[in-house]
Amino acid sequence: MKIVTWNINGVRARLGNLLHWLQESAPDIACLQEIKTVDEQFPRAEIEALGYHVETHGQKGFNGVAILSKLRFDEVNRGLPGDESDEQARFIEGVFSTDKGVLRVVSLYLPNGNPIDDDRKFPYKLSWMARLEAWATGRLALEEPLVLAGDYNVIPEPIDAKNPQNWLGDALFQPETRQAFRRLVNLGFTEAVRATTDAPGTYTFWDYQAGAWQKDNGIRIDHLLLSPEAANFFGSATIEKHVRAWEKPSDHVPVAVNLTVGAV
DNA sequence: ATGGTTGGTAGCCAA
Repeated sequence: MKIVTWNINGVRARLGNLLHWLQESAPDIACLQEIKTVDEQFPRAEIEALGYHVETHGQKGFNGVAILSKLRFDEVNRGLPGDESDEQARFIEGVFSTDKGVLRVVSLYLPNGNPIDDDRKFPYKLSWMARLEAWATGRLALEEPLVLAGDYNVIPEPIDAKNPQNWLGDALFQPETRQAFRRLVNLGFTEAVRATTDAPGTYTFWDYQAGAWQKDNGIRIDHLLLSPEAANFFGSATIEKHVRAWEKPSDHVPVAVNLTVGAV
């Protein structure tokens, strides 16, 4: 089973790319972030025509996440628990049945947090990460295969940036950010890309600005975290870097993981 | 060091 995360940066602006990619990459489950649309305007019919079930948690203009799946959804949960006043659409969980039992997959879009001296943005990021850790702690107690896929807006280590010194003042690379990410992983998750390779130059995002793609000035911020039960089925992770060279690309590329579970 | 680009929206903001 191939599970992929991709920050698509506007699903309506990227529909041609998305449809082409779905046919080329053929994910069983695709977790999208930054769909930037309300549910009613999500291009559901075109995606369903390729054989996918579609569940969205959209928002006007910003954010928004979705899960596309060849498997039927047994259950869908929208929104990260822990703050009833949080109206930003950044989290959706799908529950599926496989030949090895239940499988839970989350598509998450962790807050960017910039600028760090803003009185709301960075604290919101850190509180969201604390809520995610609390939620994940509860899910891990179920001892089920769980994949936490998404745009974490976290550069975990210096090796995950071409020019780490350029990110020292950025919310994505603050010590508190990196520590919160390590705390989450250390609950017992396997970070699929890092478990596959330690090679420098392993990036998932290249800014549109200043020729970042042409200079390979990238960062690795899209991650797939596997619960112990999911890691038992873990094969390898792949970054579909070539998608960044397409016409009208997203600034992120798809990141895939293969699990040795099948449809029922 | 600065400025550079894109999407959604109609506020320039968020990234």
